[in-house]
Amino acid sequence: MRIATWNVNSLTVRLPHLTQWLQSAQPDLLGLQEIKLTDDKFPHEPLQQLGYHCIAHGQKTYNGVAILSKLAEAPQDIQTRLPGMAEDPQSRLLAATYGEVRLINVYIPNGAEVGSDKFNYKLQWLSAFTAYIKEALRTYPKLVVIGDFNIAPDDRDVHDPKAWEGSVLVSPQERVYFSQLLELGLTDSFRLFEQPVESYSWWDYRAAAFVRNHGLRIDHILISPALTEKCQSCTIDIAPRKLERPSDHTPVIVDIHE
DNA sequence: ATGGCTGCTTTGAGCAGA
Repeated sequence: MRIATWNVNSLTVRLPHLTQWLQSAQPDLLGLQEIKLTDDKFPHEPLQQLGYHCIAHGQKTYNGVAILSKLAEAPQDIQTRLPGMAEDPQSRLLAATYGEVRLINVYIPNGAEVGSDKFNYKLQWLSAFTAYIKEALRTYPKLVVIGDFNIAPDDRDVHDPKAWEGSVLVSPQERVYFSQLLELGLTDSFRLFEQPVESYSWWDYRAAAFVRNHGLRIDHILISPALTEKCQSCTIDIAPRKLERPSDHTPVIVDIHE
């Protein structure tokens, strides 16, 4: 089974890239973030034509998440609300069960700047999310947590750790939450395998960041113990970032032996 | 270097992203 995550930064703009990528990568499950459209505008038809059944939790202008599936099993126990953040108007979570696999797709807040209101919202969100994942690990042996975490877990995941030190996406306050997810039993599937140095999943649109490989690894696929032993590979596909008018993020993919 | 791009918005300057 192939599972992937991709922050598309507007599904409307990126639909041609998405359909092209689906045909080449052929994921069974794909979590999208920042679709930036409401559910009534979701492009079900072109994705259905490629064999994908989609569920979405959208929002106008900002945020929005979706899951695409070409598995036989219909999604069960669909969840869009993060317990503890029930009043949150921002669409950042979509979870569903496909057969034995529980998939949680997230767009974790950016945080703007350490110490800002948005940063505090991010920490509050991460706190509620950690409790939610703890419970999910108890409930679902085969758990996959994917998405744009907006956290670079380690200095290896940062092109210039000195320049980024202490700033949003790499601050200790944020990284401790990522560590907690690992302490709960999840594994960062990317680090199960030997990887090229300077592997990133996001590059700023500005200052030719991509061609200079000035990036961060902030998109992740975390898996529960029952899946760790079955995980065969985890890769970042930078090909879509090279296209005309790309998303600033690129897909991350895992292959899990059935 | 606090900009630098890009996407969105009752369309045009300002917000948000990371």
